[in-house]
Amino acid sequence: MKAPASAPAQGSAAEPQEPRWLTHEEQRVWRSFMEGVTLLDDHLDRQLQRDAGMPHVYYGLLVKLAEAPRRRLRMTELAMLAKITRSRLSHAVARLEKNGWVHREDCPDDKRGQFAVLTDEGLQVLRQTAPGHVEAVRQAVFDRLSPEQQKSLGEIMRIVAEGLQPTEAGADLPWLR
Amino acid sequence: MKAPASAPAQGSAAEPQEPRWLTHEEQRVWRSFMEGVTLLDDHLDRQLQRDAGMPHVYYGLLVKLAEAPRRRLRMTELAMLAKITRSRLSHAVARLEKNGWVHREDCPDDKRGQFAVLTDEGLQVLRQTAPGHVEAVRQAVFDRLSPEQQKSLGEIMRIVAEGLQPTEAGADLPWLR
DNA sequence: GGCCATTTGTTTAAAGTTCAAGGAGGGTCC
DNA sequence: GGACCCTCCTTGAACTTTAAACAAATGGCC
Repeated sequence: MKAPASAPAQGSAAEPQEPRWLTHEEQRVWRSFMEGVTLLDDHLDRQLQRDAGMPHVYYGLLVKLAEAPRRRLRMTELAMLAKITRSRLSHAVARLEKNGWVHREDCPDDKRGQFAVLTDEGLQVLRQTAPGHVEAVRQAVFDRLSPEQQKSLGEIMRIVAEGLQPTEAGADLPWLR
Repeated sequence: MKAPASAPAQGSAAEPQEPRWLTHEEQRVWRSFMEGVTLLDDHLDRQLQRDAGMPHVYYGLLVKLAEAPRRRLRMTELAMLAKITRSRLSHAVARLEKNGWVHREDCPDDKRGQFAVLTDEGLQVLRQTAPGHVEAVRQAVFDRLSPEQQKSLGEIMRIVAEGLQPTEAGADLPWLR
């Protein structure tokens, strides 16, 4: 049954529409996804915590820094690359700094700015732990998927990521906010 | 070039083998995956925190309970279903109990055991917030993927999840542990 | 029954994350 | 210059997660 004739142009107000529930099949997909992600995340977190003494996210930060021009990035840029908030990054860098793997440096151009710089020790930790990490990723993911599946996964997650990228000027619900 | 002839039967010791680095293409897949997951997780967490006053994981617990026979599950079973540790569950249930959405009940058969039971209030919160949540999931994922991609995603993540399931008697590294 | 390993669930503290607030510099407009 | 708003990054408190330790109960096993 449809909405009563008195319904407005539709799709404008809150969203009292009929919920678009997931079909049985969609549910199965969604649950597999969530389970896989949860298990994988925990697995990698534990692997890195054990072998590198830091969570996966922190490891990712070191990687980004290692790839950056002078092994340094502005805090905001690093936060964006890593898809985390600046606040979270501040805390994370503070911790990595204590470990001696990163240090902060003032930005000459902008006195508000800070660079996070990967130290030599940081780079070394990365070198030592990278093999173990790739291996874990391989065993958990790539070794189990066909080339087509790998390609597919890349495409799919690229789409999902794009849809959620900041500047969500997309088809979101900018109203009701 | 292969390993020197003096190499042992191979694949037995630690893993001083040559690291199996990711190819450029594999890296792209992996990064898209991690980005997508990070963004999606944050998005849903914020959505539920805002609309339901709890993180995504907690919401998932309520869902599992709602689907269980008498809206109740043993702690260990719930933990396994939700893929989280018992410790984490203990904390989570404590919090949900404070909200009045879950309450604990002793298990008659096993005096160590506890049931987590979804309360009427809990069920109601679920009913009220489920539409918003599905909508968020749809917009972020299903609306953007073709039916084939959805199917593919399900298969892929099912494989990944299976590989990491407890009872990792699989092709893991039971040695080196 | 008594012993012992295992299972169940909780607890504690430390670590990590989130949220809201805030200090400080930069940029613009008058 | 000064008012004003925005960006950059940090901070502290509240909350969540992790890791390790633990008490209680169970289930063999002798």
